[in-house]
Amino acid sequence: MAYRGLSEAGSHRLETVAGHASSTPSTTGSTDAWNEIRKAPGTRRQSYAAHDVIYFEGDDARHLYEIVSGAAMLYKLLPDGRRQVVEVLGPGDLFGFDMDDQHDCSAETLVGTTVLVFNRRDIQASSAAQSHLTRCALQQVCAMHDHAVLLGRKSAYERVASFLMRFVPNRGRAHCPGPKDENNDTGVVSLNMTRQEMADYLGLTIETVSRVISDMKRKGVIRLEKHDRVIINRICGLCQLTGTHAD
Amino acid sequence: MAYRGLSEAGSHRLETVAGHASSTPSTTGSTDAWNEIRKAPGTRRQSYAAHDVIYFEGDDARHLYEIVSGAAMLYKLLPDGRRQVVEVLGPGDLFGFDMDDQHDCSAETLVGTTVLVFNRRDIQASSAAQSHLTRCALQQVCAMHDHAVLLGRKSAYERVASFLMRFVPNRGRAHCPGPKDENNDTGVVSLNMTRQEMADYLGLTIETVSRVISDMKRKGVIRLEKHDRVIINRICGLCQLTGTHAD
DNA sequence: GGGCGAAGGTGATTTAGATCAAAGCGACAT
DNA sequence: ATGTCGCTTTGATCTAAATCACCTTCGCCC
Repeated sequence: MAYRGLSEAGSHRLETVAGHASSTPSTTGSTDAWNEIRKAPGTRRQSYAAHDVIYFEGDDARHLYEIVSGAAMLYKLLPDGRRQVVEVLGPGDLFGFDMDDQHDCSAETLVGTTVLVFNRRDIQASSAAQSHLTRCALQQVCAMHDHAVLLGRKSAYERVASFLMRFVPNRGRAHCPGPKDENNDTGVVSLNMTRQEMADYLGLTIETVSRVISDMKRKGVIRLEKHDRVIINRICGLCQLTGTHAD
Repeated sequence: MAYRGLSEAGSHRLETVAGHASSTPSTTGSTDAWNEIRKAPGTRRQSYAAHDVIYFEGDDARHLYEIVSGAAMLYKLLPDGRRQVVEVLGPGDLFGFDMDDQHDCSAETLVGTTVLVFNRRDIQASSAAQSHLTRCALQQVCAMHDHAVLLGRKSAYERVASFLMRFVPNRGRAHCPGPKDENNDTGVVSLNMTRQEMADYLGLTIETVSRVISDMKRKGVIRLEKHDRVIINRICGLCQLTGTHAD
């Protein structure tokens, strides 16, 4: 099912890390109350193929979604066709909980994806569920703050580096423990996104993304396997390129 | 107190609009339960001068703030000094409710400002207060989505136009009623921000902001009064420059 | 009221990234 | 195998906005 989702052990004995490690891992460790909601009679499970649209901006917002497996993105379009991907979501992430009765973004899968579909009324009924939702919303606000810094102030190189680091669990964020093994600070990341999707997320063009990736390859920062599997040769080295850390 | 806050009636019989009209007006119409929290024993009122820091990124997040009057901004700094203003807040807006126990942004007043300071525990105790907080968080997520589009995909001209429209109440957003009077579609906006603050919010430089404003003046889109009071000659005309609407 | 310092404006030049234009390359169907 | 289609890479050129440099304006205090 998750046909591009999981990384099997790499052939070079790399420490393999999950593609689309949720950037909001604590969400995944959900409460008992949330588990109740998962089992509510109105809740159903649904699967989508890669690049399916789940809903469009402006659609009535009756449901709320949780990713079980796979990955999705939220994006907005300008009338002349410019697109901005505003969020990239992985397992455990919630989406579709917009303020108004209309979705403020379109939602599309990146790969084959299974979601849980909740009724809004079920969520509103349970205050425990509400508080889970609040936690998710607050996390997304923080994530959006970081992304605003990326979009407003970072160079193309820093954007791509930050993007790659996003999928390396437990590294690059606050309280980063550093490499477990000083001599093998590698990792594998499955992007699950086309260059166009990456570009639209990072506020760049497809060509710039491609050039930066080629340059990182040339400089020995990363290696590539099948266009969307990136092998990071030295995670700490990549992290230094994100612009978020003092040199 | 609000020494740059309110606009008195303009000398030219313009329809005067509030500077820093909250972009999230429904928040202001708060519930009874929220009014209870406002009166809770732990809640206190505090005033700041213009450009005072309320807290720094990384500070312990013990409190939650609501703007009574004035305006504030949240921003993040990169180690080399680049700054991104991630939110601009007006009366009724809540801030300081970050996920973790540390603030993820710094908060600074733009003008003389009075805030209510809540204890986090008081909020957590009341589920009605929680739900007010959730509403605010969801609104901020939507606002951040729009801002991501601005930062990732809009031109300098579109950014400044969008920024100005942000402070025109009831116009430019969904269900815009159009001008009340076809022949007088003007408005006045008090920016309450320096060019540097605007630039850091819009992901531009001070010079670019200045040039765009001069150009809008030259083209007759706006007039200026005292650098931070902008008279919009035709609101609809300005709105067309934001890039969000089909021509 | 004049002088000082901060904020704002404007011109000249540079540059990072966009745009335009061709190749590669891979996956799938015939 | 062979052709085709969509995605990616790479090169050449252009341009919007950044950078650098300097001047103007405003507010304020002695």
